[in-house]
Amino acid sequence: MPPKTFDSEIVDFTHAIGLLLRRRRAATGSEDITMTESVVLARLEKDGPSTTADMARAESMKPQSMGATVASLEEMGLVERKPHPTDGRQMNIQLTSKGRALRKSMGDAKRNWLTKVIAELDKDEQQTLFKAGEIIRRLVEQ
Amino acid sequence: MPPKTFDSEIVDFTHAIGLLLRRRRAATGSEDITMTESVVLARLEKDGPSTTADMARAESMKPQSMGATVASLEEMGLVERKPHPTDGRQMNIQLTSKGRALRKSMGDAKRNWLTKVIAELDKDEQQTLFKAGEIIRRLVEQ
DNA sequence: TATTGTTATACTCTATAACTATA
DNA sequence: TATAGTTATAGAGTATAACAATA
Repeated sequence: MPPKTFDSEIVDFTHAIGLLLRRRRAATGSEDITMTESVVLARLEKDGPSTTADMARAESMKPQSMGATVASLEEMGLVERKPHPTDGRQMNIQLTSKGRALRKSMGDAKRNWLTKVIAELDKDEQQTLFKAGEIIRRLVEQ
Repeated sequence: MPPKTFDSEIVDFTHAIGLLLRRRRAATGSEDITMTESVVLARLEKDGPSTTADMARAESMKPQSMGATVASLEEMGLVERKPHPTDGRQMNIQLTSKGRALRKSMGDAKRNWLTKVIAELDKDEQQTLFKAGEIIRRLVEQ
């Protein structure tokens, strides 16, 4: 096999991302939450209550898009909104007990295709994926 | 900093994928093509003419979805469809000269945000990303 | 004047379902 | 009966634009 060109490495990487998304979607049942929703839940658990504007900035999303994500989580009863005590414009978003319970159960690999398949990799490969995630997060800031 | 839990590594990885997609979209101008479209062009260049059904199987997409992608590429004049010589059901999709020219210019980092930022990484980090891509492609087959 | 949030609208990517034509 | 492809429709995940309330 001849060595891959840089260009074909990029194509293969792009290909992998596309496959991952479609595979993840196919594995997602109606009772599951989306990738963005799960990241938002994790953030709320880790950093405490926040506003849609703040979360939108953190995720590089438009506030309106984050608003839609939050509205969806609220509809599922996973988060609730409370008026900010002093700033009348803001609404604080926080986890409900149901949301906290879901976060706990998400570590359970059976619930989640991606968690499951990554858990089955050997440690080196897991580290490669996580390291790639770090690199990507840094890349995106440019 | 305490060591990350497996769960939070997964969240961070998921987060990175979401950021990558949004960043890529933001960097995409109206004259650019999508990730799926670029992968399809690369495949046609590498493996020669193919049908939508075959390409759909290769990309783990539904034939209808691939049909839409191909229709979009055809509208841009990058591919053309020719009836299969013996099987009247099939249409062979092949690159036009314009499509081949675009493929050539895609290696030009200035044209493409993702290519550009990856090109600027050091070799080790590039290898980590490409290795992660390989792992993902393998993961998806399960 | 800037910020938070909402509503309305639209686009991309992909899916499901129903169909026609051909094998 | 199975396969290739088309058309219609829908949903998720964004985006842009216009607006109201508050700071």
